[in-house]
Amino acid sequence: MGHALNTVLQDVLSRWKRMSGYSVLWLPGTDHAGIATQNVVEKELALKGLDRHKLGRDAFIALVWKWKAEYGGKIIHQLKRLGASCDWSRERFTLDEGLSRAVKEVFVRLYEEGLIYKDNRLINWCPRCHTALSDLEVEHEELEGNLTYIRYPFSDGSGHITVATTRPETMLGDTAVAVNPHDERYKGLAGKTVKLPLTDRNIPLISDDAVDPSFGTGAVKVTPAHDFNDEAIAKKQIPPLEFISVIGAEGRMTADAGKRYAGLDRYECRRLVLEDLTELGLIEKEERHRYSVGHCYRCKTITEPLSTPQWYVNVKPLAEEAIRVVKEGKIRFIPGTWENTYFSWMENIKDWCISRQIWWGHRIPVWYCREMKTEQCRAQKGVIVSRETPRKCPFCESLELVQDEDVLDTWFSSALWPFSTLGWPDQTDDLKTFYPTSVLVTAFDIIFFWVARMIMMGLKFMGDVPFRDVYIHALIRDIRGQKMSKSKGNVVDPLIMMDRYGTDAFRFTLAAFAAQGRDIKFSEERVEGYRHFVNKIWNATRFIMMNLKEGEVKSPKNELDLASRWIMSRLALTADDVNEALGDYRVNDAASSIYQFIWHEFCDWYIEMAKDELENPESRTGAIWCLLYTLDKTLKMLHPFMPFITEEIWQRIPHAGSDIKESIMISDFPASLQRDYEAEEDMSCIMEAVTGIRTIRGELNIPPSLKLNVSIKPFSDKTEKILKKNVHYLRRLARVDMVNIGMDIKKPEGSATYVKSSLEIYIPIKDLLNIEMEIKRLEKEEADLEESITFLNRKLTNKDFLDRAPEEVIEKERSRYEELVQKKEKIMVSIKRLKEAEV
RNA sequence: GGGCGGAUAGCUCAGAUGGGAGAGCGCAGCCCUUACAAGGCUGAGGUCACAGGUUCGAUCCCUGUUCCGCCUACCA
Repeated sequence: MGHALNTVLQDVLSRWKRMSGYSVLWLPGTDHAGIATQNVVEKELALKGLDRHKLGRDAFIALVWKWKAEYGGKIIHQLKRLGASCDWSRERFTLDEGLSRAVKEVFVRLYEEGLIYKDNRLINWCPRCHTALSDLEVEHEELEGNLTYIRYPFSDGSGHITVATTRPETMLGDTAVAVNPHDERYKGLAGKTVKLPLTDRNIPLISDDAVDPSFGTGAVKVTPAHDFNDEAIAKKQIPPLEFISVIGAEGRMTADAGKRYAGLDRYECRRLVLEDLTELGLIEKEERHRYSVGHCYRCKTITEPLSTPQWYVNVKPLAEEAIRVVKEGKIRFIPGTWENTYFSWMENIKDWCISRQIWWGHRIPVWYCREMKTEQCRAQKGVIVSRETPRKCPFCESLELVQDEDVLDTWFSSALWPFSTLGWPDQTDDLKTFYPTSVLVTAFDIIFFWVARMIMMGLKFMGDVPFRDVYIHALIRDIRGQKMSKSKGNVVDPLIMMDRYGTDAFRFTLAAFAAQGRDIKFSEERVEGYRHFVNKIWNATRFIMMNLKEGEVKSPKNELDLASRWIMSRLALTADDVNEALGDYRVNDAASSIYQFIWHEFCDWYIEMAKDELENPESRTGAIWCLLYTLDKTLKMLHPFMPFITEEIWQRIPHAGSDIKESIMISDFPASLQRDYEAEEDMSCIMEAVTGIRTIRGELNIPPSLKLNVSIKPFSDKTEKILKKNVHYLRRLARVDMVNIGMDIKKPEGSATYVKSSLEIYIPIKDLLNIEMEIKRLEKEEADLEESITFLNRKLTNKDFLDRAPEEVIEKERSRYEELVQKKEKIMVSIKRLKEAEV
């Protein structure tokens, strides 16, 4: 669903810009999703009782490629099914030859500049995926656990010190106990040693400022090989503390954990350690404790800090530039609040661990010389970093070279996407034409993974930003607001939605839901609603086509009537709204403008009004032309949202003049059409009259089949003229028979009244036996008016308001007040008359 | 621990720069009016989470509170 929303938003923007005359490149492609993909294939292997090690590296990778060919096209298929107007001839994959070349180039250059280096330190390790993860790839989640207080006896037999821990099993790797140097309780104890229970080791008691005296006992066990804090403490000590790894790559205890524990799973070991300590009477107490634990973002396994050699990028210098361009407005986040998120991460950025101990990905372009025959080679530690596979060691000519086993983080190649896909490192025409790109559309959950890194790499290697706008859209959640995930089983399949409701309805739903910055709780009912909308359009077209006669298409025969002028003006307004909204990435506003126009103006009003003319062939002037014209423009406006039905219909309707193109998707998007304010104003009188009569009918339960005799008293000459000229609209839309219009009309005895701002309507109801209902209706309206009048009166007699509010606001409120008072008086008169008539 | 966002109709959500709140669905009433009953017309329904403050005036701005959600962090 996330991909679907993302695709629809990009497609709406692409189609809109393309129709607006721009040369639009939307380059499709996929990344190789290293860990995730490898996991899937490994699972399939496991079902056959195999694993990748039995298969061997080359065979395994061949298998993943096969899998990729078979299933990897699914995303592309979905894109196409959604109607994404990408340039399919340029489809890219991060493991393509070209992109791989870019990856190597970037790696080598960063290495040569000293920005890529190898180091042995603690990293987050996933024991299940069997690889290092970057900080970002670890998801922290709060868990309920125990805080265990354990007694460590002093080596000299003078009692004990108690430490508190959430991970008792790691005590097997403790190499110190630390206290805060200012903690009075432990004054003078630093330098003593304690005997580490369950082992035969004695470890020092040290002091360090990082220890918080208020937590636990104020004394902390130090396990440098399995805890980031402890690692920092250990490295500060002179000499540094020893690192003892008691947990291995599989999440099992190592031989260093001792015979009794070696080979156990880390959690089994925890149980056993606790048992053993209990037996020894060394557990002081246990407390319930909430603490956050890291999980692998791909398989949700609890990660383990392990000390391993990995490759890192020193991203600080890159991040500084990346912060600057956003601060200077060269890149704009939409909505802008995301800039804060971006800054806070960038400003505290840590080195990026880029090596992964998996096979599916870009193999690190580093070789090691086995022999290191010369001094120079040894000085380089036999490390060869090269764009091409080296035949022999450049330092000592040895032929004994082995390539680094690791692959790069998938995001490393994704970071290059804006330029690697355009042919970089070659200076291609595409690169010159399309870099920097206009906009990146994505969800906020990958701002750090992807957006930030593209900005850093783009600036570094292209010397310019990769895109000008970053449009961050909402994340789709299920109806309860939960993130959709396979494991929760709350995933909605876009393909099923499209099968069920049609792609256009589905697309329109996503577009209409896409309010900026918000999460979207997906509801299937909404899709169903928009399917109705699609039908509505189809039916409206059917109606127009039914009424089409030869030769009426080219141009209006005569001057357009009021309704036609009105709908064209409303069309112009809608086009302005849509263009403005899309320009601001308010895709949902654009969608609802079009929806409102088509359904409630074009269908509900204009088509109904046009029927009058269509049914009287001799008086046909321009309505059919106007229907077609408006339909044509409407389809174009709707096209970015609903490409399928708009194309289908557009191909079937006749087109006038030069506007004939082979596809709606390359026709001109409506813009800068002429408004007709006079028509809109005049039309509002007609609409007031129609809705007024309908309201009376509805509220007094007068059946539609009963044709009414209506009197209308306009408040001005102008209104009178308009009404008289367009009285045929009233007959049809309000289903009235006789209409009396005149400023001097007196209210007939016993009639229902409706007071509008430009006119007053009377409908005789004496014979309809519902005078009482009408009195009740009017009394309610009077009460409502009274309330508003009181409110406005209070406001308008408030001296402070009159003194300080802007003149235009006061004037507006004053005229509203006048209007309401007049309306109320008229209603009171009506009530009086009706009561008389009733008697 | 730090930060961000949300709380508006029964439900799902819109509400640019402060001037008595809107849509879709649902609900009620009336309609098979020859494009559409997957439709038309009409209507009911809201102390805009709570408490203060700024202002002539607050759903909107400020402060605090409560309840949700998210991001981020090395409290063992």
